[in-house]
Amino acid sequence: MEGEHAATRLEMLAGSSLFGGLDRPAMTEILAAARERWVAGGDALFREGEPAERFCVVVEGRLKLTQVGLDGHEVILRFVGPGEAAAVLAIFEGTDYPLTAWAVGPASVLEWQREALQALLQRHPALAVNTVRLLSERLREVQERFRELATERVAQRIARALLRLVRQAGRKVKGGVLIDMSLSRQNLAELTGTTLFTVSRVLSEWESQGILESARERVTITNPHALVAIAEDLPGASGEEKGKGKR
Amino acid sequence: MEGEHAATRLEMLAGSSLFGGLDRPAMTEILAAARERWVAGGDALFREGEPAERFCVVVEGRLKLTQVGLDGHEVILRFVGPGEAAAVLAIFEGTDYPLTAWAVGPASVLEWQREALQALLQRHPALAVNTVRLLSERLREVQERFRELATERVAQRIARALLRLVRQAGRKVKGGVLIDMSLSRQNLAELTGTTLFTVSRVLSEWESQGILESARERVTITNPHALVAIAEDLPGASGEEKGKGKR
DNA sequence: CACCCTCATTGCGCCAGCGCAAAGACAGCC
DNA sequence: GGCTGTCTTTGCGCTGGCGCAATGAGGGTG
Repeated sequence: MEGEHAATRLEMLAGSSLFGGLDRPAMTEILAAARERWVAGGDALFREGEPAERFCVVVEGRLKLTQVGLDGHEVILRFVGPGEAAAVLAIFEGTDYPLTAWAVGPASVLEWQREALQALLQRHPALAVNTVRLLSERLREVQERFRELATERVAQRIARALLRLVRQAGRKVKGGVLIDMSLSRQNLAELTGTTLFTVSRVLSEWESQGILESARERVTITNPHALVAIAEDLPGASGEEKGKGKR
Repeated sequence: MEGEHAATRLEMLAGSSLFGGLDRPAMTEILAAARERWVAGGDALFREGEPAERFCVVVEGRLKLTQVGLDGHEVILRFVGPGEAAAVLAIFEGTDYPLTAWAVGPASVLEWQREALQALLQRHPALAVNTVRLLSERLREVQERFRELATERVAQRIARALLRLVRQAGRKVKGGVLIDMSLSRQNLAELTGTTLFTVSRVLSEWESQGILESARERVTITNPHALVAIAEDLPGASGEEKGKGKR
């Protein structure tokens, strides 16, 4: 990792919220402690239950963070894109990864060993503060999703999930916004705590209402406004919900 | 806040995971920046949506952290007891509290203003690292509960909630472990994403099986082992579940 | 081009758990 | 002690969405 590559990596890190506000020398030092690693699509970077030894930041590609219950049912906690971090808790000794990180496609990540990261955190308070910020945001998001799962009905949750994905991986195309990643019905189900059947039914319905277009592992939102209306439970949606609140 | 009181507070803070590993002078400095505040039971320390300006640690009593959906349905994210922190994200400017903190009974908390806390974090890297640890643990727990909510059925979730509460507020009494706090069916429902009716039915069932004893806002576990069996979906539970997995 | 494999759709039946209502049980208070 | 308000229990009916099975639709590969 040197020359142009290193420069590119620096750019990337500088842009990520985790390293924002750090000066050049600090960044160079931090970067020097990292190791770059490629993973093939479908491979796991690390698995739930393994001792957590490495912390990582995505350079290219996308990770899928999942947890699986004892009955084998999987849940997607989050997708992680370039510049974002995973496995922050690898900083601490004696912990296991609480989730599995899959490479969705071929992906490249920067990895830090626990000890190195601990040292960096002590030496660069700004890095520590950024880490706290990152975790706060993650926490906020999961709590939010927890509330949704507990209080909202399926369609609403799917709408929200789609809107989040648009924010994370939306790409303007003619006729709407494409969620630019491989996204199966099963994935959406695991994100929203439902089944692929239900997701399929809901998407079909929305497609017939012109809210989105879906193909194999691909979703394009053509009417984001309607989707927001569903997510927020406003009376705007065309396929009007009559039975209002749940519970 | 001085004299014996201050000494007591120091003890308390020293014991809390957030301030562990800090030396005496640092602790004194940190403590000096705090302000103690009493809240009456049922009052809110801060509310969801307000600008987050203060960070706090519970000294006495217990807080209930809740979120409410647009339809008014409340969810309990967590109970916070002595030595534990709430509203870590108050460290950052421009954020709002993502949840409301209610005092369950009369409670006393130490509060830090944002600026003071930021300065402390910069000056005491160990404090920053502790904060990261705290957040990591919280994140892990919420993610875990998210998975439960998405994949497990009600009885299982209630069992887990009770076991967690035992860990947080369990007190050995003759005949079992009492969850030493005011805990209504409604509370349990809001913790597990169900309704008070369903909770009531489940508890009644368990009571008839001798797994626990329940009174008004009070639960005593008499057979923790059976509860664990239910939580882990082992075949041990007396009131055997026949329809196994969900989904 | 034909085959295969994975993903998606749709109909149908069913049940866990919600929602409401009505009644009962405590605890606190005057 | 009687009253009131909150918390709890339980019956009953209903339905959202699960679960399965069968079929269809692409995309990739040799």
